[in-house]
Amino acid sequence: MTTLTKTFAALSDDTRLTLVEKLLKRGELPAGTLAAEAEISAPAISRHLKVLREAGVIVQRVEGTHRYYSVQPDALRAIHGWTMDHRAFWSGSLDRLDTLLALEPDDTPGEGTE
Amino acid sequence: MTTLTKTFAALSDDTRLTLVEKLLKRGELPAGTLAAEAEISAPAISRHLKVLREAGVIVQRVEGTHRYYSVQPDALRAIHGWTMDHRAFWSGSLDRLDTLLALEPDDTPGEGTE
DNA sequence: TCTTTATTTTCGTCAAATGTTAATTAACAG
DNA sequence: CTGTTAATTAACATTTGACGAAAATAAAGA
Repeated sequence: MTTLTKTFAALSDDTRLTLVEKLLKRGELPAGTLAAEAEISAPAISRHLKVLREAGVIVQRVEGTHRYYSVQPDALRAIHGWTMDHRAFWSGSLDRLDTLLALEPDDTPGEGTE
Repeated sequence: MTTLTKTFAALSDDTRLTLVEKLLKRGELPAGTLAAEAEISAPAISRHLKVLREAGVIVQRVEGTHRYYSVQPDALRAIHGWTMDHRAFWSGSLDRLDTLLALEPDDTPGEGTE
């Protein structure tokens, strides 16, 4: 498995995507808070956090008995980067035929540079 | 499963990500070409294509006995959109702490960070 | 030390995913 | 209608992933 497929795999579960979005919106949170807000057991959440950690999507900070989790920005950058690598295929028009034309070595109209 | 987790699930396998990247780089291709270039059997590829199709990542065009596959741009747009929704978290600074501070202008409980 | 609190690991089970080979459907040529 | 090519589906074995319950680890405090 490549780094990217591991990242996608980590985010391919609703429970885990929800955990990540909580961390994205609210910042660093302890495992206990994440477990309390979830509908499944604390051990199950702990395992999901482990999957996310091993995929490099989140990082853990230990403080006493608490484990604080937060999102690793590089993981989102990697996904963003992958979509940008293939931007010519999906950006520009909403029409698929136009996307094919966008592959021509021609500059993309309408969109300002970012 | 949400649309997004289904998309991530479809791309969470190396074989499938490779198929998608071939289609992104070379445009529409028949199942036979994709199967011939893969290291696993044609039936296995056929099922991977089905997973991608059911997740909305690729579309199929039938012409005689041939099935031509191509990437559905909306799938990549959805992923790109998700990363952009949380852009504040990973863009700007390369430092993780900066991102946390940017989201919480006040309350910073920890003192001994890392 | 003994106990409480916070979190993770282990265990047993079950559903889903993956790969192979064989069989099947579909289009087309003779 | 029979044979050939393209692609999918069927059947089967194996692996992987997810869950709850219970046990284990680790830090704090009485």
